[in-house]
Amino acid sequence: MRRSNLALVLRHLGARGSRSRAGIAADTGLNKATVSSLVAELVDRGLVREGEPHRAGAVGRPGKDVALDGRCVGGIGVEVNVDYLTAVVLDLTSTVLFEQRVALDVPSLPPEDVLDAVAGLTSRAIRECERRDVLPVGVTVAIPALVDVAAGVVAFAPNLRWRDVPVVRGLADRLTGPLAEHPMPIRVANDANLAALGEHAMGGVAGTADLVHLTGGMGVGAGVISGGRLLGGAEGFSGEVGHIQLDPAGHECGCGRRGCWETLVGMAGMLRLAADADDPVSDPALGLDQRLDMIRCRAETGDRRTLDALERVGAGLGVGAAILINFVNPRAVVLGGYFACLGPYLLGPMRAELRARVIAPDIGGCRVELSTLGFAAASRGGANAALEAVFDDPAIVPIRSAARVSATGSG
Amino acid sequence: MRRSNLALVLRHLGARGSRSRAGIAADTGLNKATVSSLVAELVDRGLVREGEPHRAGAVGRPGKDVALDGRCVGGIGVEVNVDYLTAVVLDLTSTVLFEQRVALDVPSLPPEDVLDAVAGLTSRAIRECERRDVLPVGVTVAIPALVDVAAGVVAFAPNLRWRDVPVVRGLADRLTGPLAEHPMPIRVANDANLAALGEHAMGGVAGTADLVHLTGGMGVGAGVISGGRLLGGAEGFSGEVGHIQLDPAGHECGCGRRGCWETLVGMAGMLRLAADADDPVSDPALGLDQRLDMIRCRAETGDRRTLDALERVGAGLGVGAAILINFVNPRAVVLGGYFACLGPYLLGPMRAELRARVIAPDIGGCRVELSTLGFAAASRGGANAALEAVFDDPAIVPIRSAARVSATGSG
DNA sequence: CCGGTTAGTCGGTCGGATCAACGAATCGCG
DNA sequence: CGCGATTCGTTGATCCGACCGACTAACCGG
Repeated sequence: MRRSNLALVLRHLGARGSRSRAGIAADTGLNKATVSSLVAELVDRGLVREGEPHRAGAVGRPGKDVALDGRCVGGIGVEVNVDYLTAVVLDLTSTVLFEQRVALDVPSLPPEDVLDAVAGLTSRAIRECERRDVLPVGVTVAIPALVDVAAGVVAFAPNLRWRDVPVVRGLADRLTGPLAEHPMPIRVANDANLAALGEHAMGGVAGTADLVHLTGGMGVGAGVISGGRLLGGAEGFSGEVGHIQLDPAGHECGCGRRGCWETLVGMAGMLRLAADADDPVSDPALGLDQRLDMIRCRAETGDRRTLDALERVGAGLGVGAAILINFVNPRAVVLGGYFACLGPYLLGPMRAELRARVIAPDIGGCRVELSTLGFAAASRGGANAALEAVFDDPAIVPIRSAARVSATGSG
Repeated sequence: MRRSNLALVLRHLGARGSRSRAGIAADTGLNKATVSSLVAELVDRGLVREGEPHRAGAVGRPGKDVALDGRCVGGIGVEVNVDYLTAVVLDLTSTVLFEQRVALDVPSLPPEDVLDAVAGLTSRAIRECERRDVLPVGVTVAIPALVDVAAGVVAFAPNLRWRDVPVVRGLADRLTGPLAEHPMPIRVANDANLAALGEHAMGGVAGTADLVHLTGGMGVGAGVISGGRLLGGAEGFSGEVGHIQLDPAGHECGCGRRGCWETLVGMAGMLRLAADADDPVSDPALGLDQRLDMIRCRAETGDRRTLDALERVGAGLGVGAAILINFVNPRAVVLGGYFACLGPYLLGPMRAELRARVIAPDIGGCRVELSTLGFAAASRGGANAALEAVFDDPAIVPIRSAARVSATGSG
């Protein structure tokens, strides 16, 4: 019970921002004395800090604000993608403490080599935590794949050419040293799911309890937050929306069928619409980032062909998103990945299509927004997922007695 | 804390069936003494009963099983549909205490008249509760409509020709008498959503935490249970899957577009495939039940035309359901409404289509099953939703001291 | 009849939430 | 400047309720 009350107070501070003890008591319904005791314990654990003596304005004794103190714990998020790895460390306030990106041609390497690289990056993140005297509380790996979350196994990742790769076990085996010093859970999840979690935790729609996040890459991935919780599915295989067949007479798809959503709005489909085969944009030797930049440039200069292509992609987004919105009625749809880069050109036609196709009046009260995290959403989501452990049970963070300045904390 | 522990024990008994106090303690991690005290309180509240002295078989003193005792509380579920109203009272063990169906041509009546009839049926259900000395704990109305659950308003119900009907308020106004005696919450929700809840609570897939329920009627409705909770959406507008456009070149739909899912698998679409306009089955003067019976008869006698039609409907079910399964990765898809009647003829082609279209290996571990509740699922789900209040907080049921036999209970 | 084993209850203990009252800090006002 | 009013946070007393150990109850097999 103590635990759940500690969690209640910590969550409240995280969600609603800092406030006085009396304010917390009023909001949560707990007793003032109880809140005082809980806050004291959270301070001892380094999770919470006493802030400014509230600027006086009203009558009465001004309270001292209590605020989340990130500096004691860190969540680690790692993203494995087709051509890079990213690791990020976030503190409790979702501030970035460390971020590193490594180029890596994942599909051309055996999974073991990739796991070596992931382990290297992760231990660098852990060392950075140690250097800052921050307790690492968990690692979450985001992968564009069907992930069996419970087993910690990547079942199938066509873009990486992986099948049945035991990521959690592989990583744990490679990190025995750091893990012995800082025991913490390792998890794997689908990147689109984690991106949704990232937007929910710290994006432009932070705090929205019901949202759908669409990640635009070579394919399209979806993540759903419903009632404030990630919809993971029975096996963790949720969010596979790329092969929704919008038009049986459409363009051929890698899956063998025609007219899948991603043939219309995936990066390849967008490029096909925007440029002929002999156009420099279609040169596969260039990186995707560069080709994307070229497209944006052309759009900005008003190139007709490009604008038409983006309009069709936007409309395609609307057609597919309408299906999802009708199904789960989110409060917001967030466009991430490459959609975010080209957002201004996609939003108009997408919204028009939604207005026409969503059954509920006024698109069911659903907003369409661009991701503020962009390609970083998945790793942020992973780090936040790791931090959830602290919000669930603040008592996992040890008490550092009274000493505030402890350079080489032994706890 | 006491409350949450009471709820914990009651939920456990509901989900896992009756067992001894020691068994409950072992399962929940609570102390034996604590469980004894909690069970005693639940017995006082009439929610739980001491059963048979466990048939001895092993060594040691045999424990006395504790079981859910339904007989003290009742949840009321009311369904409003195109041509009938249904009310049902379920006790805590999901046993039917009362069930009544009234024919009513809803679209031809003003909503006020329909609400009068609903109120009449509901108060009959409440009187039945009184007669049995059962405490009614809530009313949930299931309606085939876009329902703003929070506001208790039907936003839009094309089949009923309703728009912005304040059902909760209307019903509360008409039930002031009974409600004064038994204060209880009234709620409205979408019928497909509640049907999913019904299957989850007491259907063939009872206890499955992640499932999708498809209701086949004139349209198609979906309900999603994810992580054991109903996915209601931000405004309660979830489950509108009937107008997923499977083929832009398909048959015309009432919504103005072509090739919507319900043109393929809705009852009208099925009948169109199975019979020409001059066929007796196509006679709109007959009730839907009768026409459905005729179709089933023909299928049973091996009529080629009918079997071909049902095969196409089954395949269409698979095409649409694949989209939903890829999106939310349920453990089971339950076919309800008219799909359940014709299930044997639909399942084969549906499963074949799913195997081809679901991305996750082995259909993501998703089973396809026929509803065991059929058309009753929505009202059962509503009654169960009302009973949730008791499982959430058993303390809402008053203590009836020691007296067991109280004909006219004043509590 | 007696040890062995498991079920349920009883009295004591203790963690921790609540309550009431008090000291602390600020404002408005005379 | 002093005083009441007001709100904040803490302190000591109280009490609820979960936990623990020990006991009795009820069955088994020999």
